[in-house]
Parts: sequence; structure tokens; C-alpha cells
Amino acid sequence: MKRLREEELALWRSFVRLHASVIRRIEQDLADDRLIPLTWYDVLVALYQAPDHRLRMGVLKERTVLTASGITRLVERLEQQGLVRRERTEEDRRSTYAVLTRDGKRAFLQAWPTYEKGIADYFVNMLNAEEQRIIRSAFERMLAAHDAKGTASEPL
Amino acid sequence: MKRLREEELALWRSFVRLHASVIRRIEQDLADDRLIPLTWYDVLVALYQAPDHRLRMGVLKERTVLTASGITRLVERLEQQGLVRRERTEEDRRSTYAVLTRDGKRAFLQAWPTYEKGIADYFVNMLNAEEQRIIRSAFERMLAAHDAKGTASEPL
DNA sequence: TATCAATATTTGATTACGCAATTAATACTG
DNA sequence: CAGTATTAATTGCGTAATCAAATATTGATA
Repeated sequence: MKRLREEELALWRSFVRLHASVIRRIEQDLADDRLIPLTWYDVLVALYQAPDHRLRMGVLKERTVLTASGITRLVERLEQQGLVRRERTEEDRRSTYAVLTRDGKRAFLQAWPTYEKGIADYFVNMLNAEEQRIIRSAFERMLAAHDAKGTASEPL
Repeated sequence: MKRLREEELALWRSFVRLHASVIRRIEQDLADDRLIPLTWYDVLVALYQAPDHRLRMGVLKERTVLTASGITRLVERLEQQGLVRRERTEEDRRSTYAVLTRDGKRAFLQAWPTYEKGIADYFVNMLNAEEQRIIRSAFERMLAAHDAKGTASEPL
């Protein structure tokens, strides 16, 4: 049971706080511009990139940071806003597809410039090329390891 | 208006997802061991480290990741659990102090081993010494820059 | 020093999310 | 091929966090 050193703890704290700060700022900018929130964006983009702009709820869950019930409710709201449509299919009648609507496509295309600028201003552009490379490779490696382990408890 | 490159976007996504994954795992471990949640821990530690184990609500807010009302409610719950006591003072009767109780101290000391292990297992120990150094210094620099800017909208 | 502004915290209303249980359909097994 | 297990998604219920408005107190100013 190795104890954490002071610098290691500082590293952890910086990670948590930076995350909160960046997310809050981007969310604020989106709200200021009357655009959709980050969570909506994540779903709509995933659909946009998918073949036929449609994806099963389960896949959608994996692409976001939510649990199954979280996704159900989020898609429900998106459907109410007309940004997404739900479809059941014959091939497997347990599953539901979420399909991007025309309005949904428009909503996320409108949000992108603000989102992109937020990511750049509050995060990416504050890192030099070497830092970017190192952080990305470390984080992706860690994520892979996380996934490898608790796939059971994975709402990732 | 510089556009984000693919790798920059991947960097951003790895950041967001890693954060969600690590936090979720630690929170789960704490729950499994019947210990206090992360947010409680943050408050209790801040109080523990403060002179006389007491801090004004506003200061507490700065040390966590919550807004003013978030802190009010969190401290409220902690008070209900007997982990914290609220005190008003004569020097400035607008402000409230939160004071760590004996039970509060015990609760967070009990949680620490699990929390520490989580930080180590899911985050710190997955990074080599150089990565740790680089990430910490970059993140702390970014946080400082964030604070310098929007101190107005800062619940940081 | 009465008034207006600023600060510190709290409250009301709303929203989002998680867990555990539920429903429904498909896959496996003896 | 009947019965059980597994998978996919949803729902009930509770908790926690936010924003905006309210309250209370202190500071500034004319």
C-alpha cells in the first residue's frame, strides 16, 4: 500500500480542477450563445458520424459518459426537442435506434464553432505540441487499461 | 478561428473520458467500502487542514468544484450527518463558518486509504515520472491562467 | 447619516443523473 | 422445444447540483 507523495496529490488535484474549470467555461459559452449543452452535443455528433445517422442506445451509451438510464433520458429529451427520433427495428426488437433529424443536425452544426473554440481556448491551445502528444498518449493508454479491467462496471 | 485537428480532438476526448472513468471508479470503491463520497471528502479535508478546523462557506466554495448554493447544500447534509457544525460569528454576521466535528474527522480519515488507493491505481501510478511532471506543470499553469481570466464566473 | 451598492449565504424551482427493479425479446441448454 | 439465462432498454425513486431570486449584513458616498 504505497502512500501518495505530495506532488502526486497535486497532480491529481490539478486534473480534477482543470476538468471542472474547462467544462464549466465551455458550458457557459454555449449557454451564452443559446446553443445546446455539451451532453446533447456528444449524442448528436455520435449520430452524425454513424452510418445513416443512426445508432443503438447501447452504442450511444459507450460513446458518452453516461449510464444506460442516463442515455434513455437524454435521448428522450432530445426527442422532445425534435433533434432525434427513436426507431425500433425488426432485426432485434429489444433494441432501439436513435436517429438524427434534420433539426438535430442543424443544432449540433451550429454549436460546433463555440464548442471548438472552447476546447481550443481553454484546453488544447494552452498546451504545446510536446505536451499534447504526451498527454494524449498517456490518457489513451490509461483509458484502454481501464476498459480492459472493469468492463463490467463500464458506463464509459 | 483556428480549426481543431483530429489529434487535438482526440486529446480532448481522452481527457474528458479519463476523468469520468477515474471518478466513477473511485466513487464506486468508496461506496463499496461504505465510506463517504468524494464531494464530502473534499469538504472535510479542507476543514481538517484549516486553522481550528474551520472555514467560511465562501472559502470552502473555492476549495471545491461547486457553486455557492452547491456548498450550502452539501454542508447542510454534512451537518445532518454530524460531520460538520455551522457557526455564525460576530465579526461579520453575513458569513457562516463550517467547523469539522470529531465524527467528521473520523469519517474522512477512514475514507482516505480507499481514496488514496483509487487515485494511485486509476491515475497516478499509470503515469511514469516524466509524464507526471509534465502533466502537473501543464495543468497547474492552465489553471492559473483560467483563474486569472474569469475570476468573475469562478466557482472553481 | 440615509441611501444605494456590494458581499455572503440561503432558498425555491428545476433539471439531470444514478441505482435498482422491471419489461421485453432473444439466446442457450438439457 | 420448454425453460432459464442473458441482453437491451426503460421506469420509479431518490439525490444532488444548478440558476435566479431572496435575505441579511456591511461598505461606500453624497
